[in-house]
Amino acid sequence: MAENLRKTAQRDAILYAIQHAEGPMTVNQILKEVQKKIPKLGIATVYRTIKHLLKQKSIKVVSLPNDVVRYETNDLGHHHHFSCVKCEKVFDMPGCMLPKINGTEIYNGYLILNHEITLFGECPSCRGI
Amino acid sequence: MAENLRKTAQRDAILYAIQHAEGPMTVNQILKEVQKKIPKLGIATVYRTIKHLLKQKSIKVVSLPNDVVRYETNDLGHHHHFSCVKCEKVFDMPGCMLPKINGTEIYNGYLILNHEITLFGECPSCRGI
DNA sequence: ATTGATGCAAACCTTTTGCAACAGC
DNA sequence: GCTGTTGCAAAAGGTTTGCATCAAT
Repeated sequence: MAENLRKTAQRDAILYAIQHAEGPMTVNQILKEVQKKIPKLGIATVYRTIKHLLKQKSIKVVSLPNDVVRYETNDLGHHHHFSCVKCEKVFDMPGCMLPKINGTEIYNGYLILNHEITLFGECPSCRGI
Repeated sequence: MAENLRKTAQRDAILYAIQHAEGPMTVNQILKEVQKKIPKLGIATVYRTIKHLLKQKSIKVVSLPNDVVRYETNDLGHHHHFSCVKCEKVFDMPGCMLPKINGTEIYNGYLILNHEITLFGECPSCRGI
């Protein structure tokens, strides 16, 4: 019994919110944002929709140190994140400072398949730029 | 009223467990390990002790993507972590692939103060080595 | 009409807190 | 003896689940 997913206003709005956000969003940010359009949206629907979107790989988990879990679209390509220690916002950082990983990298006996980098510091607006 | 911390068997055992672990430990791993010595140890004591150890900077948070929060001693120097996608263990990876950060790095307007790298892949024992 | 999706509330699980008993100093 | 600490249980937070109703197909 393969699941037969239906198109609903809630799912459309949730995915739209994630796609059009400045950076990775928390569950509560998603809830508040979508409730502007659909006030009766319940938190359970957000969680369930996130699960579906994750399963179909439309979005991915962004789990940064010392932060709640966030979600972003999966079409951004390889990039990393910057976490501002002042305003606590999270920004996407295009590009990568590490050499490309092709799935055969061995380091001290460890096979490296992937990596995540989180930068911490002060964002431009918190620096007054 | 500066807090006057006392030395107790529980705190000693909890710190000992973290210091002598293979890698960063979860709250439950700490609880189970210390309960071998102090069976009546409560989970609340583990959480409270972790808070104290964090405040006095004896330990630090290790919060990796797609994993529960872990803790490790704070005397390991700059290093990163390897998360095995097969056995799900976390290992310390000495050394760093990124240039040294001295607190004045500017990147696209962002002031970089610190960074964390998590590598994902297969550990030596899961690779059959 | 069928069956997946939603909203609500209850259930769950992890973390925190209140409190009386305990124990370091 | 004073006061910080512990274990227990209750509370608080965040996430999941059950279920009757709603709605996409």
